Amino acid sequence: MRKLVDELLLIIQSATVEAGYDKKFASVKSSDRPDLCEYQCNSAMKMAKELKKNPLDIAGDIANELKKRRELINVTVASPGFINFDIDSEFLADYLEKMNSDKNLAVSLDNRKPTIVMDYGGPNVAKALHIGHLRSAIIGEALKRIARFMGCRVIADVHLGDYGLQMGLIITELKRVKPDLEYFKPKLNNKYFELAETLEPQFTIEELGEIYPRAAAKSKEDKEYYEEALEATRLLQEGNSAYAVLFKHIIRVSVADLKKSYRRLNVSFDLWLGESDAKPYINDMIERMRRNGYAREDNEALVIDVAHPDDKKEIPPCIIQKSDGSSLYATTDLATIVQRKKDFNPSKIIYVVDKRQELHFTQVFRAAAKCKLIEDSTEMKFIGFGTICGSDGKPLKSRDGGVMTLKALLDETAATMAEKLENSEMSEEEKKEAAEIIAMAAIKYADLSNQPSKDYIYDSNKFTSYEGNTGPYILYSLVRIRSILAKCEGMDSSIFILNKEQQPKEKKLMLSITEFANAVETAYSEFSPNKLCAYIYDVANSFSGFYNDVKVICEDDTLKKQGYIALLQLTERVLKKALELLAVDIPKRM
RNA sequence: GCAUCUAUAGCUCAGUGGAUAGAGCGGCGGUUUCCGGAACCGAAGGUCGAAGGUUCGAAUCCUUUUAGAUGCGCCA
Repeated sequence: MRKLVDELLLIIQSATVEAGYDKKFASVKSSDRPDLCEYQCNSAMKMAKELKKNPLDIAGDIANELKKRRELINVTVASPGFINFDIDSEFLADYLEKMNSDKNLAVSLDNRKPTIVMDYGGPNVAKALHIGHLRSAIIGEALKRIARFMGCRVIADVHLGDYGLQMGLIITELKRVKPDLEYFKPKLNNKYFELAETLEPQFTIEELGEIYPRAAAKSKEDKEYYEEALEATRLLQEGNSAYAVLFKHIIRVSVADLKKSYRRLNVSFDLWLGESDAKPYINDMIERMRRNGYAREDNEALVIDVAHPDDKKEIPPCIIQKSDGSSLYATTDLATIVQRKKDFNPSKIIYVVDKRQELHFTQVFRAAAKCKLIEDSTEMKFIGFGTICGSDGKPLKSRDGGVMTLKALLDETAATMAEKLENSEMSEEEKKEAAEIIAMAAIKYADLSNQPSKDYIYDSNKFTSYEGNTGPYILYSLVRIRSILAKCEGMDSSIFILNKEQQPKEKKLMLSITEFANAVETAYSEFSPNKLCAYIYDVANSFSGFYNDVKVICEDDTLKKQGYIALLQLTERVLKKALELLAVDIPKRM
């Protein structure tokens, strides 16, 4: 079914033609001046320029035609050429009834049904998730759900950071701390290797968590240590069997822990592949790059030139092989593209990554296109997100000044939320559960309501507030709607009525609801969950206004009451769907 | 040095060529015999970093400039 604005556009178009003008100019949008009208048409000004005619005359001509239409009321013309109008109540009620019976709530799906690989999450193995991983997870998950709702086939890949020097560092440090582990015995036989799947790893996630930061620090100061890590990295990449077992165990321990953390955020992946899974594709890929003359030697390293003559900024060549022959970040990213092409043949690959990596991805995308790893029609999309900052405007740190782990952040916010829960009817257990759900909503909503590319300031007090444009406020509105509906049990209704003595707030809520499709489609096409948040807030606000002016339960007129119930049921459905797209859970009570 | 991004109300942010630049918070004033007042309503508060330009019309496009953040071939 069509969106309401599209229905209106058809009307404007036919009126434009009736008035003797070209319909290509026709346009309509919800009003920028709600005090004057509900919808506006700005096309007369555009036409005036081309036709060299007074815009007021054109607007008048079109307005005269619009006045004949039963769907529109209060059609007026305003200087310098705006056409303003309201929408007829009966028409609006009919539209809502249609929307209510549409399973997609008037959203028109992307009929190309693209296959999309989404790369988000990006955690490193053996390292606790920290604040930097929050946005990738939240934004990526929202974009995935929105794309799926729009009819896309989306494959979400967590793309673990499990390759390169970091692995060598972990191995080196583990060997220093626990030299007696089986992995480091000189003659590890194949039998042990076969047992890798069945044997328990000989270390815990907590141990791993301590190891990496220490190793990273040591390697910077101690040249010998650094060399050792390089050697371990090389051995691992060459397929040393003992290290291969160790590697498997590191992955197993890490992934189990990561899944737990992501589950708390309602974030899930279809694939738990990592950089290392692209390894089998590397040699062949590089060989082809050499053979076809795409890559060249430079200071003993292998590079691909990706600069364009008309580049404003200098794009350095993409290095795909170090002078010592080992591969690096760009190599695995390119090989991963080969892998994804083979496995899914996607029409789009989307990366949700820290915006500071933009140059790297520009290089990778260009190299992929140049070396024909993908077809020209495959869209490579980089969605760079900004940094989460503390109140000082600098990247958020933990209280002691170290890296803020994700768990610490979630725990702190959940604790803040628990303190604010006032509902005394709830048991302690129920309170705790609700606080967790609301806290996650608070964090996600705050993050998603900002533009992805911008930095934002993390203010736990503000985010967990029930007032203003916050997750808790949205949830509160929804829980209240449900509370009313629960009290009207057995009175389900799908009759939308908007009679003459309608309340202005009632119509406002109806108009807000009709914008759902627009909000979802915009969030999808612009990769902007923040547009969906803005919409949710608008609906919640409209509901609060309605709630204040219109008493549903004590309404005596049965017909009226049914109209209210239908409206609230649809409001509930719209809000629930929108929150589901953002991966925000709803508490039973709060 | 070169490049990219950001700059909008006291604070946090919307607003990618249209009317009087909008919200929330904070501060000020109001609204409760009634569905959860954790709400609603109202007024105050801005030379859209600065200066030019394009346009009937600019926070939005172009040029210059100031400040901050970020990035710039063998880390991931």
